Amino acid sequence: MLTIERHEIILSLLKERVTVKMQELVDETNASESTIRRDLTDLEKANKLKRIHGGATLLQKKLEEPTVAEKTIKNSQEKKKIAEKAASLVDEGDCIFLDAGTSTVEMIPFLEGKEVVVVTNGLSNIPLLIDLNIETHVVGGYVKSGTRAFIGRSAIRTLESFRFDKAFIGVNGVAIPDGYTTPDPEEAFIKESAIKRSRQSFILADHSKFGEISFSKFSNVEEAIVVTSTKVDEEYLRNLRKMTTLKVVSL
Amino acid sequence: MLTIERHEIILSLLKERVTVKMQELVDETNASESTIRRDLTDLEKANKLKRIHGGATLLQKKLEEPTVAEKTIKNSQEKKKIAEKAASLVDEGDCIFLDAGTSTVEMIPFLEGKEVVVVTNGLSNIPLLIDLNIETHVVGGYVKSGTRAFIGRSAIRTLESFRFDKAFIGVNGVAIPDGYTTPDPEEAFIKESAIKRSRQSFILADHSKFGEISFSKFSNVEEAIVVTSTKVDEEYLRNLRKMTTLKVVSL
DNA sequence: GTAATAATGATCGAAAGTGATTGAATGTGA
DNA sequence: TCACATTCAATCACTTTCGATCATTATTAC
Repeated sequence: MLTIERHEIILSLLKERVTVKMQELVDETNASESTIRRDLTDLEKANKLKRIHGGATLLQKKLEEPTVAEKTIKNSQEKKKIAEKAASLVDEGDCIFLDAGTSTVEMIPFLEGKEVVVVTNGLSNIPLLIDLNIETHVVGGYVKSGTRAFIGRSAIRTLESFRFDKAFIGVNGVAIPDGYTTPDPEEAFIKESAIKRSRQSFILADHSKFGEISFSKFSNVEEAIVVTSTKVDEEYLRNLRKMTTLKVVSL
Repeated sequence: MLTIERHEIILSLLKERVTVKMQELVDETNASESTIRRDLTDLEKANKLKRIHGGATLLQKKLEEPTVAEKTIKNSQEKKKIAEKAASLVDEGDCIFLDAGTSTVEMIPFLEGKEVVVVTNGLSNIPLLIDLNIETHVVGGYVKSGTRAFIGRSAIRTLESFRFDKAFIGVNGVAIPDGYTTPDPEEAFIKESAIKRSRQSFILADHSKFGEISFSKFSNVEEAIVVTSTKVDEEYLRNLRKMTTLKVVSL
């Protein structure tokens, strides 16, 4: 394969997903890690992307938190474990809602081979789901450029025509008594709607989210089951347990 | 074989594929590697192409902004020209529908900088549009894995809430009197719906589509304007012109 | 036909690209 | 903090591609 061809593949994958991991690039190009590394070095020199530990990311025009991209790519073991646990809660034949976001996207690899139907509002989720041959439905709407989530009236409206067995939702803050919160009211609205339409709802939250309160509340604590890890303060977990069910993975 | 003939072959291959490998050129021309090497050196001196390790590439700025389209689609020059013409029909402030498919995706680079709102049912269109900072709305629905198009009831339903200034639609067959046709009935339904909701509709069709009849009809010939090229049989164009407006680009 | 000229194909050392390895650097979990 | 795992950059051996050269073949002029 020509060097330029690899470069194009790398850049187009980046445009699709915002961040790519080294291994994904190796798989996609059938080149060795060394070669991809050299490619990334070249492309960074040419100002086409930014290297980060474990892969690469688009150079953000706007000042998004630079750490966000890094957080995505470095799946802390914790996030991945939580995602795996969440995915294990999915049964054959389930129809599930998969929220946009970095926590939920990690669940997708663990859904491989399961006979499920997925509804999502996350643009980045879609290619991954299709690749696994999972039946995927998408909530339409306006595409928010930052998080690449579908939001807005028509997203809500589409959502209203679904009923889910389970909903898996990302979150920015989990607090008592403030409930589950996230920065963008539009996204909060989607989350709220998904939870309402689901028999069971699961909030994926790593330890950094506990005690945090973000701008938009989308649900009370007791309305969803929290999937998290033993890294969370034990007392916080005890208090939460009085109000709702927890699924806690040990690391 | 004449030197000039080889040069033509090389250049036309390049136009089709953007990059060519040395071995491909050797196979295609039945000349030795040495000869091809000399050809490439000459053509580079004449500023007709750029040599790269392992082959050659077009000498265009396009390489700086490699789009998914350029990689995944074997862009015929014709398709690109048609797309450019179609994009030129978009006015500032328009709200347009952009069909899923390889013809319409080519339009996107030409929309850069235009103040438009785009509604699309093509997954592959979305990252490209966002990248150009174009306000993008997505018809939800089931994701068809082959064409990566959104289809189904909720796609239709979302579509119903929009009204477009212009709709740009891909097609598989353009025939008289059979109208515009495409293989998948679901996709045909989307196209039909988009056309109904648009003040003006444009069908993007290269020469290979004329006289073809596919499975699902989605519109009569007279209900949309055809954007195509001079590569189409002149008589066919004359007949079509009796029924609808044509925009014909010369190659 | 023959000589002069141009184009071609083969060869080979040099240059560039690739993949594996390894110790260093960085990130993770306890 | 330390121990452990992952990722990185540097390096080496190997492969592919490149450019230069030269003998051979085709073309042209006389």
